[in-house]
Amino acid sequence: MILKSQVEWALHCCAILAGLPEGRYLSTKALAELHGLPKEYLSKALQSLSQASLVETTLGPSGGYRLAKPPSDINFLEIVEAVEGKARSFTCTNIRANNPCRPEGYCDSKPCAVARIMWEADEAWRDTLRRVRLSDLVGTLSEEVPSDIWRSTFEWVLKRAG
Amino acid sequence: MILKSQVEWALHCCAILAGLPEGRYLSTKALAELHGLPKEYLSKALQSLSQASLVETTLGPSGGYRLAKPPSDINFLEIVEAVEGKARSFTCTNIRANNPCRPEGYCDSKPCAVARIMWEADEAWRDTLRRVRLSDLVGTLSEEVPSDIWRSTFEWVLKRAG
DNA sequence: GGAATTAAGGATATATCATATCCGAAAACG
DNA sequence: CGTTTTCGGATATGATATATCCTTAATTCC
Ligand code: FES
Ligand code: FES
Repeated sequence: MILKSQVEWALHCCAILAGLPEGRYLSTKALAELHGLPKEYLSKALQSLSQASLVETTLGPSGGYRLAKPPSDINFLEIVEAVEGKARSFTCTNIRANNPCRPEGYCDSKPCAVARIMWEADEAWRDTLRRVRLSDLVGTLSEEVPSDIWRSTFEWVLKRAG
Repeated sequence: MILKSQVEWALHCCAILAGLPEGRYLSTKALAELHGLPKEYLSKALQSLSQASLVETTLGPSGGYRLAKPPSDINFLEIVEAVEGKARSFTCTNIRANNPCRPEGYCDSKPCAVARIMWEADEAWRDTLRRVRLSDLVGTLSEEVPSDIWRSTFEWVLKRAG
């Protein structure tokens, strides 16, 4: 059970977009360069964010991406689910129904207890991600990343933002 | 990010083994029949449980599997990790190091804030699973599964247990 | 001792999904 | 109009999940 690397990419891209001044856009090309990622494939991750309405786009030169909402209105789960999908990590194939001791056509009233526990764990994972806002991440990063790197990164970004 | 179906199989098999009387073994063949699963492939899942020391085996006719510990000493996480592996679901490829604004050879003191949050969610998932014991599952199942099915299932099992 | 049964593990085949690239269409900008 | 950009579709490749087969060694029963 491994998350796609697109998740890491999307989260880092959102962190950068969160630092963009009002009304500016940043292109896939710039985001790919900044993170050392394959531009074409990163583009798919950004498209996922776009379809989830987390980012807005504009075409043409000086086009690109910007956040669709303030960073305090976006949580980790939204970003992760945008690229990873909303499906639960555990899928029950209802093997209990194959028990030869069951009466023909017997129908279960509840989902299997095994599945319920696995789904509960899944929900705990989602809850943790739901509680972290993009603005929290930006706050932590701005404290932890050395201020000269932090500053020069955003200069680099602004030079390329349309 | 999808768990293998082996996880469902392993959990259900453990629940059955937990109901086995002291000193008896149940074969792959019986477990596969009971759950309607491919015997050869289920065998791989059971081997994983064996390597994790969750079950013990014996060879020959009347051989098979039994739990290596009482059901109250086995939790969900152990079983899930046995077949799914212990690797974290999020892997950081350290893309922050590709930032062209970084000084040459700069070394980070901490893991990335993004990764720490993702790992925290992962830990919440594991914690939930760690808190549920196999004996809890058996308790729930014995309450929820209609008593005639429950009873006939274990009669079916005992007839095949060596 | 010999036949049957079983778990363990290696080899292999297939399907599904993640990763990655390429291209054409449509929109925006100068 | 030409360039730059997002977007979607098509396609290729690699890794992993799923599944089967076969050999070996241990155990039981006759
Ligand atoms: S039948 Fe699917 S988890 Fe129990
Ligand atoms: S560099 Fe990997 S999560 Fe930030």
